[in-house]
Amino acid sequence: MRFRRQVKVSDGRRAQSKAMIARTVGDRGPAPGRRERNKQEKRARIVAAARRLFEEKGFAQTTTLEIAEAADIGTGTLFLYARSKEDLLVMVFKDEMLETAMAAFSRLRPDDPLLEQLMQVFAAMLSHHERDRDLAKILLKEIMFPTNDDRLGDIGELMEAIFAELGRLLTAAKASGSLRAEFDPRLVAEILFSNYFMDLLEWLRGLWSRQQLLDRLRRQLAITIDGLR
Amino acid sequence: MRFRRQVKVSDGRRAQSKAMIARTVGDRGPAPGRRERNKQEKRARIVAAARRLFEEKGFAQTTTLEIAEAADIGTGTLFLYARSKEDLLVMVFKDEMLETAMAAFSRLRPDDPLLEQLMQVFAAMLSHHERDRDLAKILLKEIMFPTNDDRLGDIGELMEAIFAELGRLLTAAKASGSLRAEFDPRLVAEILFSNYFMDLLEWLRGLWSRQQLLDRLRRQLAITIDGLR
DNA sequence: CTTCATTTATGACTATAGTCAGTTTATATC
DNA sequence: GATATAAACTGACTATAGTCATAAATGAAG
Repeated sequence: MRFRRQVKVSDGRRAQSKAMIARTVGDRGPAPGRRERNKQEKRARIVAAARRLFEEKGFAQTTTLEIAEAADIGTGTLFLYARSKEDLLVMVFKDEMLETAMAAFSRLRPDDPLLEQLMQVFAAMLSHHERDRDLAKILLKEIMFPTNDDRLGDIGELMEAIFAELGRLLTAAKASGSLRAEFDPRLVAEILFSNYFMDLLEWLRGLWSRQQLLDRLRRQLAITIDGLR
Repeated sequence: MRFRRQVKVSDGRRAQSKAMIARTVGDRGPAPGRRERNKQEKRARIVAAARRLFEEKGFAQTTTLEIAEAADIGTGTLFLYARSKEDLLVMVFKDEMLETAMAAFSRLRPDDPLLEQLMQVFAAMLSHHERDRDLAKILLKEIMFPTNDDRLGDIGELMEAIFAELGRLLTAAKASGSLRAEFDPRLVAEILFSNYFMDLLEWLRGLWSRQQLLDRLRRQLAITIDGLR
């Protein structure tokens, strides 16, 4: 990965082309213009091709050339949409990750004890990563250490959504009287999540089995929760 | 980084050569053998060369060929000592990292409040990484996601040392009566450290200034500590 | 319909991390 | 000190991620 002087194709939501600006500002005209449509189609083809190949052959075994061919674009074009092979992985899986997390939150039964609710959310996230540990490893690596600063927005969005939901759980617990009233739910959400995340990384490093991880995590979360009573 | 079928040169402490085994088992003979001496010298040259170049030119700007030349070895030889360029970085800086941490612990004044002691330790670690954020980023990335499983031992050792020291602080606080007596210091150490670590990563991603990071961290640690009173 | 400017696409190319078959060097054994 | 075995070393080589000069496509303006 070498230095890149300039980004040429802007990434979907952050696009600043005249067309995009016009559209954003209010004219809800019929078609978003052929240019934008082509770009989105191409982007979709790239993501689909990359997802298929990464899942079928694994990350390391898939070359960027293969992806470009499968998406029917030139080799150089690929790097207008993703800055690195790893960045491509984030492009492919970030939405799914957010959806998994949100789905887990929406499945919760509000009357369960807080600790159970937290465990269910984190266990769901864990199961998601468990489907393909190798991909998960590279994906999380890239999320924590992005090669593409344009992706910081996506990452922030993901974290923000999780913290907000966790904060909601905490506020609910506070309201129901099971927790003290003076703490900042956002900060506690961050504490709980860091805990999950570090455990997750250790699990990825192969230090523990799923069950060991969950046991540890439960005990850690319990300490934090108990402290707030 | 491709698949490696076999490790040929074993890494220092984990070496299994006859010489090493003999030496380990008890015969404290005079010289460790020319072979072993050569290996250690070479290893030292590699580490020294890598450190100098990484610090002078930066990680990305330094090629493995340059390092090999500076260490006066063949290009292939380098990869008998480190499995990847990133792994080399860990080889170079892991001891220093451990020393920084231990030095920070030893500088503590036992009568300071627990929170102050924790902040001093974490602030010292932060200052260490602050000297070269780019190197720190790649170093921590490699520590959390090692490309060389032989390095898991080193990483475990580092974490273990930190957790042990943190545990000691907690036990002391418990003994002095400022904390409840029933919690497991090890688990709490892990909670506190995860917290520091996630904040550190966010700082590396450029989300906050040093001061903002420290403020956040202090408030988070305070929540955990307060819960243990 | 013709410019003209801008965005997007392309693939031949480059740089370099990491490999491996063959060689050298050290040690053990007689 | 000759021979055999194993460990360590080597550099020419390969694979591939990422670049960049050039070309094509699009849309705006007249």
